Amino acid sequence: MPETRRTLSSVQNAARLLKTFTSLDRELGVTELAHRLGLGKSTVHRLLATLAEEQLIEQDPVSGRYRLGLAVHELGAAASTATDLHAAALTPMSVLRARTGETVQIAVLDGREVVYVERLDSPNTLALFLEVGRRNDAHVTGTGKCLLSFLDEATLDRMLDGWELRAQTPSTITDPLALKKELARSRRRGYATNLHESEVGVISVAGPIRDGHNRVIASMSVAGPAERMEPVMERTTQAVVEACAVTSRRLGWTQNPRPT
Amino acid sequence: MPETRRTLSSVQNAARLLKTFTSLDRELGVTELAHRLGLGKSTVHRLLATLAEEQLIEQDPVSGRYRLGLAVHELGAAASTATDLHAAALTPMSVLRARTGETVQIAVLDGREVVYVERLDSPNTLALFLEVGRRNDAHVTGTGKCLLSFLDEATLDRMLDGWELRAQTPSTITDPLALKKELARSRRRGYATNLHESEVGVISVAGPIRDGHNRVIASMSVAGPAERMEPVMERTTQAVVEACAVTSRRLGWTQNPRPT
DNA sequence: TGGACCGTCCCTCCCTGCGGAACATCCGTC
DNA sequence: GACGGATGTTCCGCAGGGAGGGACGGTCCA
Repeated sequence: MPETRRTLSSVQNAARLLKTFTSLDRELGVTELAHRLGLGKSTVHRLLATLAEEQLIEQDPVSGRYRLGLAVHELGAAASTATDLHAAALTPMSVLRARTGETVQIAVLDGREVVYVERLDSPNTLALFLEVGRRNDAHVTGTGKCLLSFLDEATLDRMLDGWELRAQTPSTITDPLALKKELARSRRRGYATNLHESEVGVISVAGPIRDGHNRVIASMSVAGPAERMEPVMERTTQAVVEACAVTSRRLGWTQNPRPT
Repeated sequence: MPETRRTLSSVQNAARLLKTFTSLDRELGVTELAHRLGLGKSTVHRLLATLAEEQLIEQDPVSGRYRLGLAVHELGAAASTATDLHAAALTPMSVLRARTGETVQIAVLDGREVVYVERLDSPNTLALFLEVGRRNDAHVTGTGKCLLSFLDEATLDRMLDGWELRAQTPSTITDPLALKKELARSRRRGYATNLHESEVGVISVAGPIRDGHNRVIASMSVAGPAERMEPVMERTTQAVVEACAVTSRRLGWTQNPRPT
């Protein structure tokens, strides 16, 4: 090996094969693919079999031809969901950060946890959050409580059943009935707060981000040290709710949403 | 090799790696991916480098972490476009085929050609069309003329510039001015016809399929032998236009479309 | 029936893909 | 500044995995 290759030829062939499918070339056979890729038919057949095993490709049983599979739909949805939310939220987050001077984050719900998917740090950051992708228990965070509060009651009850609400601070709500009462209050107000529940000395306020079907799909929060946040809590809450509304409208949300 | 493997392990690893990215796990590092996949770090790094070369993956230059790339967006769009159109059009096509007794097809525009992407044969088929994926010059087909007629004038002028309108029959429109006049007429009427222009003895009528942004994205046509089509041309035209409207509404089109 | 086309499978050859370990970089702590 | 821990990147040796040619079976059509 006189020169170190950085890429794997078999994986490259598979990638090129996937990219041969377009909205115009939706179904292709082994022979056509082999011709287009300049590879042997057996090689292409093995690539297809492998990609079919992983559901990136599927085969029409009648014609024997191949098309993109379910996993590509899911990958595409994952990629575009992230992109749409990022595009819709970028300016409102910047505005919010400028108005409050604190850290702005967006989280989504995954089971009984939130995952932080967007973040703009404030210059006064206390290093209280780590990088995007970080998770935390939903019940101790403003974003988590906000997302939980907009679940339908049956779903929420199922989640609370058997949920050991572990305390992260003395202020954490660990009683299911108390949490449910807090979530109902959050839903009525249209936002949720975190008062020292995940970290002593830190508070946050979080609002809901909705999509074109009026579903709450994410939550945006402002968080900072209590001594800075408390004097301006009302103003901050208003700014958060407004930023969430702007983001939601960009995602297609209206006051009279389309039926789902 | 005591047993013949049907799949390629390196390609399988790459596929599994791609599927590790979800809307929640949007950015992942080499070390995390290696741990989740149970592979060595250098193996994962090579997979990532290869997939990045093909744009299925991209790297954040600051954090060094990886996320799904542009090509995944494109693959996902290709997959979902095909699926959405198929789902929306299936019933209207069946109804149209039952009402007319002729072959129903859907085509999309690719440059100066149409590509047939859906087809329902009539029992009286003259073997005049081949399988899905077939192409033809746009200017000689009902679907092509329909799609061309709804382009904005600047785009159409650019396309006509230098376009040698080859004749497929003595009836084909080969004069650019005559074609432009015909397209303007089609646009006003809301449908287009093909009178022996692609094949002597065969005529068709085609209507526009619109999406939620009021863009004409495809065209549906009914085609058959002239002696069968001519006596029922008006009724057939109505049925085509109606099937296109039903399909369009399923794709989100409304009479008061959302601004793009 | 024969020919043309397709997708699938098998066998042989050789080179490619894997993982461990070293390396470079960044960050936080003392 | 030194150190430790984390990250992503590079190199090298080893063995098994991947590529292609060709045979096979099925389908369609004249």
